[in-house]
Amino acid sequence: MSTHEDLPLHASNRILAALPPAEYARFSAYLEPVEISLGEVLYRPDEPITHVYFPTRGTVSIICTFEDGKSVEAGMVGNEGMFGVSVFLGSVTAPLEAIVQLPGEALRMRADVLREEFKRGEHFQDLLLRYTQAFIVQIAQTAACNRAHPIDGRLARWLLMCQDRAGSAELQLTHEFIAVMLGTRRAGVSEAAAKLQDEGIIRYRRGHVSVLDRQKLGAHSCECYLNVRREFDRLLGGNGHVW
Amino acid sequence: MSTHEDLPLHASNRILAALPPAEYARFSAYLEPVEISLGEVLYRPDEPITHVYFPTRGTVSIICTFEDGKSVEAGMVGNEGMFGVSVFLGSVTAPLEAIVQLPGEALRMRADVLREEFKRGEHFQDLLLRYTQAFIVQIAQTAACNRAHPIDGRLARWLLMCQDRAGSAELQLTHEFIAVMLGTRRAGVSEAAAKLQDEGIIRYRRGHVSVLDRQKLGAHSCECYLNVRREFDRLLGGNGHVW
DNA sequence: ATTTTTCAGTACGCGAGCGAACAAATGTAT
DNA sequence: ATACATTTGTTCGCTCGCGTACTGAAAAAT
Repeated sequence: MSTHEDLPLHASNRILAALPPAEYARFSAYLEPVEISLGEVLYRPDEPITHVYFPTRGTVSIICTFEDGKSVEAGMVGNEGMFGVSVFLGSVTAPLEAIVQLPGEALRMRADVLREEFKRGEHFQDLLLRYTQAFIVQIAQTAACNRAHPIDGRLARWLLMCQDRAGSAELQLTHEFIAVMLGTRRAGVSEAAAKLQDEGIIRYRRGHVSVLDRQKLGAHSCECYLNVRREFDRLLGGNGHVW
Repeated sequence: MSTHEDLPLHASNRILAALPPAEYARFSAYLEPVEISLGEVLYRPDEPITHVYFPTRGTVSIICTFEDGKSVEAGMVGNEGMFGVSVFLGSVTAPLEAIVQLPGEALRMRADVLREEFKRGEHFQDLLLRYTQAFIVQIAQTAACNRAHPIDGRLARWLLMCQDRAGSAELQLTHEFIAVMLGTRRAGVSEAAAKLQDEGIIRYRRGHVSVLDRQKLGAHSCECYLNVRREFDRLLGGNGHVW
């Protein structure tokens, strides 16, 4: 079903996979495989960033938490990108909280090493910048989406994004967790998810969601999914994994 | 009241002003002053980007427009930054629509020239990257804010951001226009604005808003304003113009 | 001066989603 | 097996903001 067991780890990350062999060879030594586990907090606001992460499985969420305890997801990173753009953008501390949304693995690199490599300005820099651009579009679209679209479409979109990045149709997620990401009530997610399940689009049970029909899920999603997806494919080339 | 008439134009833009003289001298020849007028569309999605803009007065909005005609602002650029980061991030076409929100002036530069200058990797690159970081935080915060905060707080925040970037307490804005930016009904803005006016915080009449009491406006704003503001000051140094 | 256009005030019914709460089901620990 | 904790189903009243529509006022055009 999945192919990444047969390949070297870095091939599962789109940025690393896109590197010319020579360049990759140089700093592969600096890449350290780590597990990322559910709910793990990778960055805390205002704390120094020690590492950046290239996920190979699983996803990381960028979260905005408010004084009253509410929190909303602003962006999502999976095997299509890198987590920690702030490092080469010139910040030593993290601006926002980042937590692991779907457990998995990542290759991590020390922040100072990344800065060095970025400065060399080769293909790697190019890739990181292009990814940054796609990431910005993702967040911008989310900003508008959060304002304009009802919960059903947003849930569908969010599940699609998860599946893209997780590289699997089996997602370990509770309604509660999804609610935090979408910035809504848990009950709201339950209702929306129930509709999708009734139509045979997803199936879930206690902390686990299976995407059964991606096609239909796309039809229920708001237009934001495709907008962002197109931008990612355009900037990072190829179609990622086509589901 | 304002000081920018006495200074060279570029001093009114925080990025340009922060450049070392040598570096600025090199490409000042490429900077062309242009007027930006209300409602003018600077970028259209998917169209090639020919110029980037360093506003000296006035502001530009990054807008997301949906199929149903709804639109929401995702970010705002004024004299604190540059408009067109996508250019050095590696995109030839604009990802999102950009329209002039408050009329004014900007120094513009050809996209290919900017790319060249960026590649030199000197202080200029540094500044642009740091600005990008701040910009990302702005959008991310907006994403969360749009989901979590009621209209009153958002309006206050938005006015503060305008004032910061416009460098003036006199803003030429209609409720209708603000509504498009905030992604709400015009009537909703009218109601929220009326409250602020009743408390003597702002005054408005037919397409014109005056900020009377910035302090109180801050108190009515959601926490998002300060969050983003701090990040800008931290990354771009100084306090911008302190109101 | 008069007409036309643009902008703001305001009201009404309505729906999405909120907060809160409780019940039921499904895992997990003992 | 039993007790416990977590996850989901579901409901209720309520609030915010929506869509719509109409009014009056201010400015611009004639």
